[in-house]
Amino acid sequence: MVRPPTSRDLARLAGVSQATVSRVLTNNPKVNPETRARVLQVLKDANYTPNALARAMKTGKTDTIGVFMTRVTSPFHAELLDEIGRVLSSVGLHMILWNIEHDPEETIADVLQQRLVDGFLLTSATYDSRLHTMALASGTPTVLLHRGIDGLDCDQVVGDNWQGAYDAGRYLVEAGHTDIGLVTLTHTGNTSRDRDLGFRAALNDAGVKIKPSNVVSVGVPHADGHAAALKLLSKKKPPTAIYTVTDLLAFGILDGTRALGRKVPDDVWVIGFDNTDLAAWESFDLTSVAQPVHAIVETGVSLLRKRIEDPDRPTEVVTLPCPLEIRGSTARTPWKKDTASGSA
Amino acid sequence: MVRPPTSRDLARLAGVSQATVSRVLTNNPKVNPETRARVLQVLKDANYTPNALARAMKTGKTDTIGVFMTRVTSPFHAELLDEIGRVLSSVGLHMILWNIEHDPEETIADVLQQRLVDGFLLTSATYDSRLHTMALASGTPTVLLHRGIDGLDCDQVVGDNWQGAYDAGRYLVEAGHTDIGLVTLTHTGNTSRDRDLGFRAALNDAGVKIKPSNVVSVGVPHADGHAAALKLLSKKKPPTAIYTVTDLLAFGILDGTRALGRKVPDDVWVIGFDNTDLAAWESFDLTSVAQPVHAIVETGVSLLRKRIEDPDRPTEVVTLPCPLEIRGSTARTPWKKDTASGSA
DNA sequence: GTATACAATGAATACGTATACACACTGCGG
DNA sequence: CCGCAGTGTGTATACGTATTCATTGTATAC
Repeated sequence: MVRPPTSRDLARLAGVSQATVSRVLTNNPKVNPETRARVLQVLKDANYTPNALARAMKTGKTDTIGVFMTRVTSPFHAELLDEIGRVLSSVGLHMILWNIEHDPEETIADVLQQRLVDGFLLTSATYDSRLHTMALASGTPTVLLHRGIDGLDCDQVVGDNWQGAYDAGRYLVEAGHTDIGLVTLTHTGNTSRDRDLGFRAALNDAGVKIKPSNVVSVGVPHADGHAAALKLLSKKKPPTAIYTVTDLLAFGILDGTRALGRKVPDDVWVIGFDNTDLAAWESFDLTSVAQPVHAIVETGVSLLRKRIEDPDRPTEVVTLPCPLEIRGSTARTPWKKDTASGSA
Repeated sequence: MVRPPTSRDLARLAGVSQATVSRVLTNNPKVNPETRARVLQVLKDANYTPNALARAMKTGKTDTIGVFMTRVTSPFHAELLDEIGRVLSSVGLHMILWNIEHDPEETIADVLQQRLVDGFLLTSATYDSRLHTMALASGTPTVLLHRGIDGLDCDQVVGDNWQGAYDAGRYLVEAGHTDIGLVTLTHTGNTSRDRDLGFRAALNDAGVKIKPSNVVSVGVPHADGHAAALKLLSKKKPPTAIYTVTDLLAFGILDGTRALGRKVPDDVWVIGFDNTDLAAWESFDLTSVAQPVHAIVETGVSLLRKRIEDPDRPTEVVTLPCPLEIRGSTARTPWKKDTASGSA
């Protein structure tokens, strides 16, 4: 089995031309039913599979989508990747995965031009990254998933981060909180920016001021959330609720809170963003703004396929709602304003 | 930029033949330095990238590795995947990722024969899966990573699960535990089996019997660990330590333990397996047997590349040590045998 | 009985690259 | 002055498939 059989080999076996074998493979209607049956039998007997490379070269279609991602180990990204795999597979597409943290920019530039994928899904577009610029310049159909870029003429599917953040803010205010902490990302990007601004807007609309000392800007990792919690809760008058822009940070905040011996939600409420699987674990039991991962991916892949089919269609930007998922890190009963710092 | 430029286009521009352009691209020494410089300049000006498909068809090499995986959202698998991406990228290889949970078997069978990858990395080989059989039958170089299969004539790189489990068992026994719980997987497979048997062997060697009622077989998810903890700790005489075969289950066990109001490690010690990033989070602070993920992947990719280069070389099975990482879910001081059930 | 439409198939070609082969040119020894 | 080794380059071909074009055979219409 050194060399796999080719369509020409099978044509000889079936007593037809290679062209006819190819016609059978592509379901070309112009082939005699008897001939088709005979060829199919031969194909089956030989356990033949067409050479994907040759086929791709001829048709210009590889049935493969390139996915660019960062931090696969982050719970939300892992869930996103899993969903992308599921959806692509369900429509018969393969996935080449690139981690733009690992790959040097020149490698990515090459990849973009090699035409070995039919389209790209970018899940980590940011303002400072030139990835989306390069992707679009390559002329390959591209869809931005989960992270969008305002005003970019490119298909995008994102959660409504602003609205989700706004709802989280209003929820806290309506529950009676007035002294609220905000742990945000130093990182620039649509997603975290909207998750910050939406939250501030809700507080502002309700006439609740957010103290500058209650705002902490940090990096991505769990440990940064932990540190932020220590900082906020060590204040003389610590906030009674902390909202942050990712679940990962929220987990760190919960850990930091426990390290200080404070109780959630008795001493402080905590809200995250993403509603990852881990948020439902008892360890965390985290109230979180949910990202509609399934819908985002489903819509994104659908847009990408449409664009592959018709590269000239107008671009679409789809925004999907992010509902607040309430769990035990925020109490069902309103916060008691009267008691000073909570543990009634 | 409808049609990307081909090597023939550039040959015309540079005033040479397409063959010479190709020779420049492949660093063929038989080309005049002046000519080479001129061609390179033209290539650069045109921002040319060779068509990967055509090249692959001609050379039979795609510089792409197929990775088969399950449950990407599981912390350990995510870390494994991340590492695979990092290592493959560092040696200039791409990765096509298939999730064998999503893809139907027939799809996988096709994929295996399409020759669109140079080799396979299987991270989820199990006895009952026919994946490895199909992969080997396809004649494509294949390496089993993380999960091995005894006696299979195939390159394999695995952690020494048996030894790691043995060390965990001995550690508990030496700390003074005699009433020990074991949460194992119903699932068949080398990995979990060795993690089970090694642990039992350590207890047996130390003359410690493990009660049948202290052994619980469960599925993979976090919730199963939670349920197992409830079952074990609701006994009249609950075990003073619980060992389980994955971190994910250990996290569930910790959650279940807390749900019952028990303290770790005061009331019960907990040990997991994999030493995922999450194990170091304060929420868990889990003692765990570490898998040498980096070394496993590094070695596995190295073996795969060797086999691609020389398909007839003898197969290698590499086993790497799994050291015990001690954290706060097990106390530094020995367990007090005298007190009945702990919280002294 | 011939012309014509149509169905079915084979022969030939193209996708873009790598490479075996042929060929020209140089410089050398006889 | 001729043969010959060696260097650089061009021509031609092959990878395996999809597809255009030409060809054959058959059925229908006149």
